[in-house]
Amino acid sequence: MTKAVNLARHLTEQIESGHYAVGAAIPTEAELQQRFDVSRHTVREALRELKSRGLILARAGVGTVVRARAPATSFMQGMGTLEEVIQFGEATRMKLLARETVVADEALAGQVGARPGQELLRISLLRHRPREALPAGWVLIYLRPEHADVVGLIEGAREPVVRLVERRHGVRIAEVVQQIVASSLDAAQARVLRSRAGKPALHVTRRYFDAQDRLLMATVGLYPSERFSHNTCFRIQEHRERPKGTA
Amino acid sequence: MTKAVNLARHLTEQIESGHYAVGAAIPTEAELQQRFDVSRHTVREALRELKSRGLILARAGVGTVVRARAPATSFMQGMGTLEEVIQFGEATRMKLLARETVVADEALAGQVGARPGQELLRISLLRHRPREALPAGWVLIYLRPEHADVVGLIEGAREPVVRLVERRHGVRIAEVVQQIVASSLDAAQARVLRSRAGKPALHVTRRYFDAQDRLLMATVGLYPSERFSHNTCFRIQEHRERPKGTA
DNA sequence: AGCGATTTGTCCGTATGTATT
DNA sequence: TAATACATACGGACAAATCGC
Repeated sequence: MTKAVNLARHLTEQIESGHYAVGAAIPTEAELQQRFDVSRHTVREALRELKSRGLILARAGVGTVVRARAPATSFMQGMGTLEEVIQFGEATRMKLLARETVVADEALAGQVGARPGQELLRISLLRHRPREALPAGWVLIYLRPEHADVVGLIEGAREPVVRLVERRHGVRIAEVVQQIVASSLDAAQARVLRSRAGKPALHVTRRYFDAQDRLLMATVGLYPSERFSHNTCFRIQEHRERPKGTA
Repeated sequence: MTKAVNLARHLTEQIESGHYAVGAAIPTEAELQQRFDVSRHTVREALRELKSRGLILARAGVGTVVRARAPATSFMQGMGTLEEVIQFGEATRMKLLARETVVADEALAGQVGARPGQELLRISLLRHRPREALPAGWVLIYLRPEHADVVGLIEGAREPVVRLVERRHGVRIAEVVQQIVASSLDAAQARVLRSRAGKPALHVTRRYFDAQDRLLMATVGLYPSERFSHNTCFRIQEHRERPKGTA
């Protein structure tokens, strides 16, 4: 058992037992270093493990807080890759309608999880399925300005925009939060989608975060009812026993 | 862009492009260190990223070989237990409207995944949130006749119906397939839900299967738009190395 | 079997940058 | 501005695993 693994296990137990409550701060790196008599490198190695499991959230200048108690029982697992579950079929062509820089006001910030005043690049595009005349949906994508260069890749791409951002900028999505509500198309939306005002539609909002819980991207999609259904398959994960520890 | 991220991206591209073939070795840490003029720490940081994606496999004394060219099938993991993700909110009261035995015709069989001619028990109920007058949604539940005795437990229960079936009959759900479409309420539905015809609503169909892929239960829910939103949180699972095999 | 060379794994110390208060 | 705390990066040292002689 390495020191880092040992420390990670210890902290995990403390979090699971509630000794460090959700929302509370855990000791600073310097303090853990002293308390367990290890190097800072080892502390960070342990914390990295907890971050990757989503148990803690570290912020420079603030500290490290507990984000979730370890899920104890049964997990669900999406059955496929991120694409399969989240996208509707891979083969949809993208048609770029507009791109513009926007500054998030209160409403937008709340909707996509940004800070008010944050500058974002908004891309408006239509999704088309092969051999279908009408667009399957209309999507607004909000990107960070430093990721603006993926826009040129979108129309020819055969993969989701989020993958383009990941690959091109070396970031990695750790978490996706999704909200689906029913709405009906207003006149402007119906015109873009070549549908009729009042038609029911799925309103899908997704926010993509990295391991440090920073917002990397957000999408707002509008899908008229007859052209789209949102399918998910969950599979209960077998509870897997960890090998007995050598205390 | 950090040096480690940069190096990781470079190596990823080389692997994806086939410059380093699957099974072939990539340069040693010492060589990468020299070639990119970075510290070994940085090299290992980059390699760790590739390991966590399952792209490479490092072994002491041997070297590091490419394991997969593909973007490792990143799985998603629901963040909570089955209840937390699938249910909306915690405490919703159930109010039983009707129960009847139906024989699945073609349409129903297709919708809920049963065989045509199969006999099913249909329960109709309204979901109410505490301290709200209007029902949050209307749900039809299709049960196998041999599970009929859970009906009496529903109204007082503090857990989902699927859990009641599991506990009372010793079965276990292994898979849930869910479909969400947007629709608008017709007159009859609006009357039941005390809403107005034409209002948009989420139409949620779920089918529950056991490990042998047998249909255990199906639900069809109708949720008026302002009363319900469907929220999901996915977390990407890190690639985890299996312990050395017991060949 | 033994030994040394190679390569990754673990661990330590230190310095500097960046975000937040 | 100053202090705090995490992020990134550099360096060195030794251990453990593997391979070839």
